[in-house]
Amino acid sequence: MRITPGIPRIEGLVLALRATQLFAGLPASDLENIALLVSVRSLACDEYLFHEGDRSTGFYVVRKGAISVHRVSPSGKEQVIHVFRAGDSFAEATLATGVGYPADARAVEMSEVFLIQRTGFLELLKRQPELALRMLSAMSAHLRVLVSQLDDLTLKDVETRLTHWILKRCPDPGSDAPATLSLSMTKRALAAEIGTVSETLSRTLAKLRDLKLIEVQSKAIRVISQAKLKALMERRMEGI
Amino acid sequence: MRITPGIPRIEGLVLALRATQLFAGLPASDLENIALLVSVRSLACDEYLFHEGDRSTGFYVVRKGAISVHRVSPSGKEQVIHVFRAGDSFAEATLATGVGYPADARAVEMSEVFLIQRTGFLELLKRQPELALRMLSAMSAHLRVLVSQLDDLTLKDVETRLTHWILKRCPDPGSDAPATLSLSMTKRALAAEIGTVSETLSRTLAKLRDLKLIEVQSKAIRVISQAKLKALMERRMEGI
DNA sequence: ATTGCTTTTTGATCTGGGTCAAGGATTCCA
DNA sequence: TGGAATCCTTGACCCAGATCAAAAAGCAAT
Repeated sequence: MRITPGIPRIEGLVLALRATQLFAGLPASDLENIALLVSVRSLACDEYLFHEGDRSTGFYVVRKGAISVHRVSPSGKEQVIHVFRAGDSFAEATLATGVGYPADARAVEMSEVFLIQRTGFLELLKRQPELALRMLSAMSAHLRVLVSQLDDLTLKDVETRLTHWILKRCPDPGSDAPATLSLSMTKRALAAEIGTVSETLSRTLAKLRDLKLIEVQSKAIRVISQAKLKALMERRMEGI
Repeated sequence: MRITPGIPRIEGLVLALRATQLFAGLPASDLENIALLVSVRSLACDEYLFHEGDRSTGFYVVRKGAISVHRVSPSGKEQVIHVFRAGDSFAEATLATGVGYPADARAVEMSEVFLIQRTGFLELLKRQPELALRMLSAMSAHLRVLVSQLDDLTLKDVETRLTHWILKRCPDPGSDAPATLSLSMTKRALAAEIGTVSETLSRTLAKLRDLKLIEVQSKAIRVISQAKLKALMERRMEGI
């Protein structure tokens, strides 16, 4: 069986696209059309994908690795908006307006992303209302993430924010079974995500450890009692 | 002037839709088209809107009241994911897939919700491919607002936030003419709006007064030099 | 004016958490 | 296996801003 030179590339892309949230379940023909618009980009760890204000040429899908989308204050402090991982898409918001990106994006691991060209995709959207629905639903999910990020940041202090972060990631919330979660990121990155620095994170983890609420060893956090942790958080949140 | 029976209903719906983040910013004609797809549902307190696994027929917009979206853990406890209130929309994610709802939803107050039918919405998108773009662009505007809120929360101190607040309200920005603005609110309320307390606000206003940048007498703030105020703000944001 | 409120200002003090600095502990190569 | 680099932890210190307390200024209604 003979295979034309172009096909393997498209076939590979279609497979990869099928593995993303946004495009999973689309008919092969749609995926092929999308694959034609894709350009692939590899990033070393710490390499920037784009900076705030850069003109957008499309939106991205993470093939592998992790991309941190964040804002930088004039004084150089970074506030993480979200870390996108394999299968996630981001920067869809720039599809409609075509103005600059509102944030920076940088690989925090060795990564590979697909760029889906804006103009071609807009044409496709007009012909494929199903696809438009998906874009709308993906964007509303992102809005939700941002809103919850804002909520988290207004939570009083670091201890509360960290506790909240941990509880959000416990499997089977509601039960009081001990749970272990392993950090896929560095602690400095986690600190940035909850809006603090690594030193304070370290102290706060130590405080929770001393209270016998969690155990920490390197990248594993073991929650001893979800209920007690939750109780602590609620107690701290009332004093407003 | 004669009014057809159907019109008032549509008009009311359009008003209500415009008050939601998802649809805010859409032209009236789009809103009217969407209003035609809407079915209204009233819920008593504690009444369920849907259960986990129910086939999704569309997504919801809260008109009034509050809907708790939650999951029930194997151990029987309720884990609240989010409580949606007037103006919020939820379950948009099911637009993409059309499979079952991933959680339970129950009114926790007397509530009224709009259901936007998935199939009808899809038909509308087919007839109006541009609608999807307009929605995407409205959402992207919303996203930018949220991002700027995030900045305000994390990246600035009270003096900068207050200066920013004042400058935003100066008529004729760009000119350096003295401007007077009168507070329609109490100073305690203003303090809350910029995320601080009245004591700190008072001190900060005094500081700006001592710098001869503003004059304050009871509820009137007179900006002596917009340019100098702006310069101060920019200096503070770069400094550090 | 007098009393009784609320708002605003000012002063004194406290505190969370950021910054700096110095050891450990890991991980990553050659 | 031994650096070399990075990450993590801990202590000392400092600062913006919250909190507490009390005086001063409005403002309403008798």
